[in-house]
Amino acid sequence: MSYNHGSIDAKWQAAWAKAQIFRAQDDSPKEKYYVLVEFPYPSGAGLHVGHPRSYTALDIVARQQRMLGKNVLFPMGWDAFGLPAENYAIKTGIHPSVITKENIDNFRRQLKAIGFSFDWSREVNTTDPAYYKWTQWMFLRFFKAGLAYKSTMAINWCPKDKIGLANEEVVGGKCERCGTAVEKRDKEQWMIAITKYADRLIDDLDTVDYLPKIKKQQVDWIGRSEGAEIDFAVVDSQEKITVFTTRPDTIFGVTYLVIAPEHPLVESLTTSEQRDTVHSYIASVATKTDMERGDDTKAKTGAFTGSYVINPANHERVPVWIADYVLGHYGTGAVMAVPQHDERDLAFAQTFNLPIVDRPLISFADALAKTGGKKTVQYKLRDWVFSRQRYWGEPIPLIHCDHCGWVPVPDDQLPVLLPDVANYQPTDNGESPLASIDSFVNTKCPTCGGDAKRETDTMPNWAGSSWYFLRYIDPNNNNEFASAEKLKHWLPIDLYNGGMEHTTLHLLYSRFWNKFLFDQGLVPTSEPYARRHSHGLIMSEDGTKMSKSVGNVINPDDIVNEFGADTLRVYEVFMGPFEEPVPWSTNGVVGVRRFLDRVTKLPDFIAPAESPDVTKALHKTIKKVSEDITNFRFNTAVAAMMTFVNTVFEQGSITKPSLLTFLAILTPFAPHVGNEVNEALGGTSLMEAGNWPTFDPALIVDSEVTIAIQVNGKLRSSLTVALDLPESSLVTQAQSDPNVAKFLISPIKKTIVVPNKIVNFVI
RNA sequence: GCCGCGGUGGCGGAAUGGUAUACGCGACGGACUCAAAAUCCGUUUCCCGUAAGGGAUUGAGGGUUCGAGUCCCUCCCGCGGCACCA
Repeated sequence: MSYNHGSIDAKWQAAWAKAQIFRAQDDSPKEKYYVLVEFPYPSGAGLHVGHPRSYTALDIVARQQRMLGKNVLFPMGWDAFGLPAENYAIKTGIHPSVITKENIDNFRRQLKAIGFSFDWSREVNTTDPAYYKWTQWMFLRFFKAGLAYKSTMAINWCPKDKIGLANEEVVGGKCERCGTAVEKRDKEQWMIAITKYADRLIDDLDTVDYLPKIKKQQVDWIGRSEGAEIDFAVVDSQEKITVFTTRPDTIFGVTYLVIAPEHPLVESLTTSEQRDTVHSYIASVATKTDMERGDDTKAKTGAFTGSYVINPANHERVPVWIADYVLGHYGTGAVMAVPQHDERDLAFAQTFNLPIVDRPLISFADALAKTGGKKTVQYKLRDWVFSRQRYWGEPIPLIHCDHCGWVPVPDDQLPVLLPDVANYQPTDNGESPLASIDSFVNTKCPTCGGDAKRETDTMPNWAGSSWYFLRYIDPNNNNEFASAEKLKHWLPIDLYNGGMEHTTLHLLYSRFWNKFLFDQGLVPTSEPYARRHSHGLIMSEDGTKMSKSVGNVINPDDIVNEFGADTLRVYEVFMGPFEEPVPWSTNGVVGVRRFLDRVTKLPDFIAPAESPDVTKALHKTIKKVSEDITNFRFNTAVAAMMTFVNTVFEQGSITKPSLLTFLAILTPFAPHVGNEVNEALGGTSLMEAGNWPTFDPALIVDSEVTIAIQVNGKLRSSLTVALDLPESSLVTQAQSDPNVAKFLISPIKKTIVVPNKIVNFVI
């Protein structure tokens, strides 16, 4: 048979849709298996070849699990709020929902063309009011639990465009659109207290199966460190400065104190002589990012406040400086400097000629006792800034009343719909475009009925993606975000895959969100994901990042049209180790297509009997592919299948049952080809209805093994001998091998034998 | 800069501390063909050698071990993240 992908792809995709075989059953007696991929942001550029890497891998898992008899939930949806659609609207005036719908339709078409076994009946869309109603409802649970609060935070502000900018829109400290230097501007923002969950977010990692590097990165991001807060009294003042230190044992080596330029006491500590110096220093820091401030390769900067404090341990008088290497949002925004024990303090002391003293350490407890300090725990993790001054996001469902304060919109009035606006440009004063719609803003207080105003900030797109996996479980429920019974049936997610780049934000936010819902009694498990894997990025052929602006983006449509969906699928997982970034190679695609062409020729080799080598190879391949799928080593699984096909070509024959067995393990990778070859062999049912094959351990045992013979660890010869040959006869044979004997020039001190592997003579 | 991950043939990569370079690409040779493409068969880490064989080799340097791509230390380079891109 020949492989005409153009007709084959469409034919089997239609057959799957008709049979509805990928629908998850809520009431099946089969064991459940919930496999999840991160849902995409439907960008205008369409699907990128990076998307199908993860989708193919988990599609293989989902298809294998179905063949193993599981009731599989493998859903897909759209994380569709976000900046690009809004910026497009600002430019063109076209409503973001219009372009979003077009993009989603395009993404859906592209995904269907690759033959993924998603349950399309459960599609969710974060911008659908029936969906964001529940995002808003959940936000109100945070609010009512006291975890949502207002705080002043700095935003990026372009003074020319008069709008707030996302970090991504700030390039080298300048506004991406107009090039004007970006300023920091304080703004009242809604925050969510994720730090209250910091300990559990670390400790509960012990209960889940994540790749070790994912756990490590989350732990480091949360950055728990135990230390102490110690008060230093300010000389000639009622004020005191509280420092956080992980090294209270070094207290005798303190020669100065440093506070962050944002520290609330800066003004009161600055003496009149130092005022100009301090002010100009603070102005110079204002445009720097935390990254620039933390750069240890640059010279330290700072300014003396003119004030002194008393070291509570030895009552020495030490000066107070401000310096940007101390960050206002970490710890207490103040540190005690010990140049003797800290490299950054040392560098600062050397720069400003501050004393460096050599004093003995004392014990942690002893220090605390001497200073009246208290033990505390600090986290690098910061609370979640939940406000955006943007249009294309979920409205925050709160109302401000002068009498009652912030009042939640009653549940029965949700969702607070995004109103249409005439202009998507944020307002001059930094408010969201919603602030200019009087009919939206002006409302009545739900509590007292008086005049009140709606919150006009919207939520970050992390909101909708923090709980989408719950909605897939019961996507059309109008009364609850999902029924408790169904949640209990499907949770936790058995396997979740996404990009490494989502490890510290989305993955952490969604774990936190789920834990909160768990505490509220709304979901049955404290952790949403039982197992988490990550994939690496696909780079362009030259190893650089694919980007629309460079024009080196590969569109999966082109690969599907030219080589077929299965070629794309198999190449996506064959190209390299799943977790690592890999460059795209169109030559590599050709090789996969050749492999699939060879598969379609296998029926020509069908014979009543096959060589034992083919039988052995088949069982080894079943074992290898089964293990490799479990271990996310899809590249070597494909290599094993290639090796098997090569074996059949070499041996020239295969029985029909063996070929059908091979097709069963191939089908999750190449479902169109698997079904087509099966049909050519007279099969009348879908391959997806079959079972995952098992291997016979007796059939994969080799009767002979090749043993490496080494002298002093250097390979000198090799021997092919019977399996489990007794050590003594093996050593005798090895010693008499001429290529070995000539190197045994001095007496053998030691002989190391690794059974069925190696003999090493040490002389 | 800080945190995390990685570095193996001409290229993508494979390898429970035990024969480095599986599988694929490319290249070269052969078969088929009037010819080409496609396909099939073979060779292919590098150096010396007709061969047998020998030597070198997993970013650089050092260490542990009978034995190191794999473990440890120092350094170099690349990738991801750094909280308002998703």
